[in-house]
Amino acid sequence: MSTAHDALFRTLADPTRRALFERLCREGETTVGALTAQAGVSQPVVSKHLGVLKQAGLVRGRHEGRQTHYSAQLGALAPLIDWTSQMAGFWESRFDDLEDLLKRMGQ
Amino acid sequence: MSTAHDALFRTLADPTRRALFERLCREGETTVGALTAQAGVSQPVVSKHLGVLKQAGLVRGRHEGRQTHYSAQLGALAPLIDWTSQMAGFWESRFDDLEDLLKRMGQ
DNA sequence: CTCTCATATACCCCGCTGGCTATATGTCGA
DNA sequence: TCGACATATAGCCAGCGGGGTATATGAGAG
Repeated sequence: MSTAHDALFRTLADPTRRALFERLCREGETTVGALTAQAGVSQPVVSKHLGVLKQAGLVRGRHEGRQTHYSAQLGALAPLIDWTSQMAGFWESRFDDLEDLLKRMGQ
Repeated sequence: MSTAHDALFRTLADPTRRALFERLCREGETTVGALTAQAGVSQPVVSKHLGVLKQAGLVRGRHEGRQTHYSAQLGALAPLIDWTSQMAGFWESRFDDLEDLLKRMGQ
């Protein structure tokens, strides 16, 4: 059911991982080494996080020689946007119901 | 400082908790008992999750007699929306940079 | 005042996951 | 072919957090 949302939220819940994704959004394609340099955690940890981001579809890896360039896949955020606007939608419709109710009460 | 985003993502990362929030968005004010009935977990667990949601500002509790009515606070999703559009914005601007580059190369 | 019901809190358990180090894999330069 | 470098994988450990049960708190009913 909420599998897609689940993966997204769970993946983005970790600060380190989200920071990596943010950097990739801001700076575009970046190597693991460059990411590691400012991540505040060890290189293997960065690789692991990138793996998780990749599995969630949030990130894409391109091999070039002995280094890997990662880039953000913004489209993967779509389910998150959908979910948010869906929640807002429920809210709105309930508000409309309330308006209807008040209207009917007032007449 | 992604503190606000952090709390939101972390809070919404758990499926059970997110389901509770979704129900509150769909159905409006609901009692703990009603929520527990369909949550698939015990009442204390529901209370705990509601506590977390409350701390994140996603939910509000209103005492009425011996029961508590919870309702979603949709405004709390704002940072999430901001974050998402910010990421999209970075993406866009990088795309613009690329366009600029291509333009300069082409002239 | 007491009993019951609705919710919250306390406490424990256990699995998941993020961090680490060590090492494997793979690529470039000499 | 060999060594250095870039990244990935393996294996381990500790802490966090979600689940449970037991119980406290508090409000209505009788």
